[in-house]
Amino acid sequence: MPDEENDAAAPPPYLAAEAIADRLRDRITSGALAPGNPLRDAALAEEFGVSRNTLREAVRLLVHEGLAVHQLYKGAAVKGLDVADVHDIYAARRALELRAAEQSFTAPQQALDGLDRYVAAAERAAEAGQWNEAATCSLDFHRGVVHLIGSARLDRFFRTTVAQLRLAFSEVPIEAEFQRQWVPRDRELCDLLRSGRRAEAAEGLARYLDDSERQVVDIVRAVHSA
Amino acid sequence: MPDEENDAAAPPPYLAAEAIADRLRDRITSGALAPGNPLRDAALAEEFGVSRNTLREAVRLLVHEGLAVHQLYKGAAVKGLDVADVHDIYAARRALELRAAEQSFTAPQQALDGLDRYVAAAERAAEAGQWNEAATCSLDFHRGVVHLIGSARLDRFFRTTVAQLRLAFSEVPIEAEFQRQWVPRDRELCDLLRSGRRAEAAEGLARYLDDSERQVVDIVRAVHSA
DNA sequence: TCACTATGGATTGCTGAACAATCCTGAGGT
DNA sequence: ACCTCAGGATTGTTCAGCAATCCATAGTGA
Repeated sequence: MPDEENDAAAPPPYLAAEAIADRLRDRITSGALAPGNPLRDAALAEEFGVSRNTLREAVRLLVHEGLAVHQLYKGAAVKGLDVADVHDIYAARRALELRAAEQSFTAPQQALDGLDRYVAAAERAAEAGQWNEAATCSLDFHRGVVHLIGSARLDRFFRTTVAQLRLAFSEVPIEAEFQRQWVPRDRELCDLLRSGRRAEAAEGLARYLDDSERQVVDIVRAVHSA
Repeated sequence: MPDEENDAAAPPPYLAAEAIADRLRDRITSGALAPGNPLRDAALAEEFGVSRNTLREAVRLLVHEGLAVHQLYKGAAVKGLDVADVHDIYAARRALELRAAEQSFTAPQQALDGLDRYVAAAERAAEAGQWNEAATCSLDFHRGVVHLIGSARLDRFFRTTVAQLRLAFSEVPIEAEFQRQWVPRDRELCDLLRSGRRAEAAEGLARYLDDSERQVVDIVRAVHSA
């Protein structure tokens, strides 16, 4: 039984600050720490049972990932997206995902078929009514699309970027009808990519991103005016 | 005289760790700290006159930027590029720069004309024989191309990525003839973009990146076998 | 009542020393 | 030549503390 995985009390397979950052990231993406919520190091350090210094390093990691913002002498707080952020993120998504779709003919068929697994998982989660899980799988599918480009650096960038995008949803309850529409569109895009109709796939993806951006902008506006 | 700018002894306009990270980054990109060089915190902390803890935060920033690598209980060292890294970086460059060229028709003419300033600076530096400066201006031009996409997040990503690319050059002396060829090609690409011939620009850019990648791979192979 | 000040506490940024865990080197033994 | 195993060096982390800055609240003056 090599490489056990008791994530809780295991001695450090990696730095303590990264472990704390993981736990904080979970709290943020799950909505337990809402945008705007300050991250006070003394309190959090005691709560996690680490030194204030280690916790500060963890927070700095989250700032670097764009999940928190930092102000000198005012500390860090969970990042709240504004409309400009959403446009910025979708400009990046369009660049990467459309590029990936357009150059998808260079990817091996095996890689394209691998995308199906994410969409299938999203479909299963949607049928079971687990909308949060469905959203996760949907984003995994889009990560898979970007992965076709073949750059681990871009993969990491995209992962942190969509993590930021989820900040917009962490303050509003997930409405089933709000999420339901996306899974069949993912299915359609996936099938178009697998069958090599990349022009249609790119076009569908462009519409998908336009619609998605509109929805997120609406959410951010609603939160902002609340 | 508000807001004096004695960069040396000025009280922190921003975090001390970031200031130290800047100075370390300069040393790395200038080649004073060669790839593989370990970053021992005790020594560097004393040299920069900061505490070991602050220096560790600075090093962590560089690790996050990809300019250094970290191993548990073995500390950090300046990152050395291997061939896989170069392929990874150029996959990202192709995705972003080609995408930017293809969608350049959505950019205002003013933004396209702004690119000229970087190429002009590169030409001046090349004529003066300042090849390092010319390389910097050339990369500024390519950053400007990516900027057309309109995502600050992608801009930051691209900036750190090309900074990593410079690691490949920090171990070899810059040969004039090696660098001379790129400036006229930048000029050609810039003019194609400004005149709206984006298909030709994209094609030329693709060839440019292919040639550039080959050159960097050769350099990395030479360093690796040395 | 409405500004404006100031004062004390809370929080942050950073330091220096300490300690355990791990790595590395080299001497010694077989 | 190979193994072992001390000893030092380096790293990861903690703790206590201090200066700088923010924030809220109270007081002051008009």
